[in-house]
Amino acid sequence: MSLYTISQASAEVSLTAHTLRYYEKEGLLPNVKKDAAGRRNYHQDDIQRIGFIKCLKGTGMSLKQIKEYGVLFAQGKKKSLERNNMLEAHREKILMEIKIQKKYLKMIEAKIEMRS
Amino acid sequence: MSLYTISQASAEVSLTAHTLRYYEKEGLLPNVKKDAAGRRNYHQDDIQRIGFIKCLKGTGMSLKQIKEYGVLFAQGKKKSLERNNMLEAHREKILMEIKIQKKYLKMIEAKIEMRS
DNA sequence: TCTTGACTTAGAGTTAACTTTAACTGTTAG
DNA sequence: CTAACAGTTAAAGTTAACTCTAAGTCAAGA
Repeated sequence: MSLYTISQASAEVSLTAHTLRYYEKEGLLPNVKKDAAGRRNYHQDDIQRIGFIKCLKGTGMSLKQIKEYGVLFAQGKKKSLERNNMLEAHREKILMEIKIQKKYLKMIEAKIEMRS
Repeated sequence: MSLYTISQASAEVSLTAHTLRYYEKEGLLPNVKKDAAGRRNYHQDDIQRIGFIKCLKGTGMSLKQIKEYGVLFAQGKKKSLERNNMLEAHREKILMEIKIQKKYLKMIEAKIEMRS
């Protein structure tokens, strides 16, 4: 049923095993299943969740906020509005940031053209 | 001749006076002129330089690298090639980053659409 | 004169997100 | 059996870029 050991998951998502345990400890990855010997078995949905965490993190969301999002997620349908609001606010932030990056890019390109 | 006190410069570039002194101490802003009483007088070109520092920093360049760029800048024409190479490498980095941000944006928009 | 704004050095504190270390123990594949 | 991989707690260390504190001095304007 497509299970990953911590090192397989680590390779899959490009995070160290250490960081995966750290995320779990910080509450970003609840419900990671363990086998009889206490070893983590990451499921497909854990991998996907980590992928989305990386997406949020990569767009500047703090682990703290990502965790809050996760809490809303765990509360299911009744919190779907809050969750969507959060994502939409974040979407605006990213759009703004891309705009700024493009402006900066132009400034840098202007400097390059100057050859001064 | 358009001079700024530290607090005027601070307001102009949206950095605290503290940070301006810190940048100077770290070698990012050499040659800031001082009056007879030892007070900083920021000139137009200082302001512009700070603007460019903010641009580089805002696009993820470390202060250390920004300082290196400044050193190349101070060495004038003979280092213009290195300087341009540095800016072009940085340009590539920004382009890549914008691409990634757009990809992440799509992932987030997909989640929003899901309303799950 | 007094307040405001500026200056100095030197070092301590902050924050986020790891990252490492210590000091172990337990399990599984070859 | 042993090497490789996994686990634990608890705490210390790292990095960047500030940010603040102490403990003063100095100068100009109302």
